[in-house]
Amino acid sequence: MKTRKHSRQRDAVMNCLMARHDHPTADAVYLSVREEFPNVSLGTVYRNLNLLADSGEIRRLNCGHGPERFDGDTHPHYHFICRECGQVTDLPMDVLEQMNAEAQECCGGQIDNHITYFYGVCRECLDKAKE
Amino acid sequence: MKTRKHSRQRDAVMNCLMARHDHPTADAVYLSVREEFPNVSLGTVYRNLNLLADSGEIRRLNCGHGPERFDGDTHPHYHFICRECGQVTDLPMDVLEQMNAEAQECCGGQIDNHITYFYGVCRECLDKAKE
DNA sequence: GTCCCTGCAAATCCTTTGCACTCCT
DNA sequence: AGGAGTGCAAAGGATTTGCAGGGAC
Repeated sequence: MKTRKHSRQRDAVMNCLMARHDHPTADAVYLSVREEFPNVSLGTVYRNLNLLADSGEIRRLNCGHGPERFDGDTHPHYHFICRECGQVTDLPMDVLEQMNAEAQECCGGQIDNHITYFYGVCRECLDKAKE
Repeated sequence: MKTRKHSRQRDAVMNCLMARHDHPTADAVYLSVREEFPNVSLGTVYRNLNLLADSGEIRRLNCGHGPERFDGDTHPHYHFICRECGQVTDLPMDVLEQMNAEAQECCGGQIDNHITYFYGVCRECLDKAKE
């Protein structure tokens, strides 16, 4: 493990992700952090997001189209992505252990974690379409 | 459905994805197609990959870091991604229906499909690390 | 003092797009 | 003929990186 010095900007990035649960993009995190540190740079936000993601303190989400998103909740859970509005919401589910066991057997290697995305249309967009 | 004309370049893209099962990137497909059409452009490959993916004939894979990958196999299945070598392999598994049913209930919306990625270290890289 | 971290800007990577021309139908 | 498809090159968006200065330990 590499030595790491304390940084208030990194704290701010971490706090931002712990506080909001909408799976923000790097740019959205940048805008949040800027409220506290008006001079923070986008590069710094990216550097810290990568640092935190690589060390497992936050999670990176690749939701298909668009920029990467980040999740401060590292508990195993799933994500539902609406292809109309792009919203990403959490799905607590129970099939995790069975899946991991089966997958471990299939791949022969070692599984650290797994990420599942469900794509579809959220209730709000479904309702909107009916009107 | 939009009218679509026949194109030999698109055929080549499709054939490439049906023939190889290593989930190639757009650039890898481009290199393959170039063997048959030396003048094909990367833009054309991207256009056709998007066309085919949007119409559901192939699948787009967002494997985390690096460029997007494509899969000619549209049957529901999972992917195991080695974080050492980047290799992407298929995982046939059985828990699909249960997951979809649970997720459908959780999100309240409508689920079209779902994609699951398992991250870890493949057997080859595990063996290599032991040496 | 050392070395990590930062802001800034330029660079890079991947993907899309505008245009004039070609090929299907 | 009409319009979808193409090659080319330039543009675009997202992310990374080099560098000189600033901050943590």
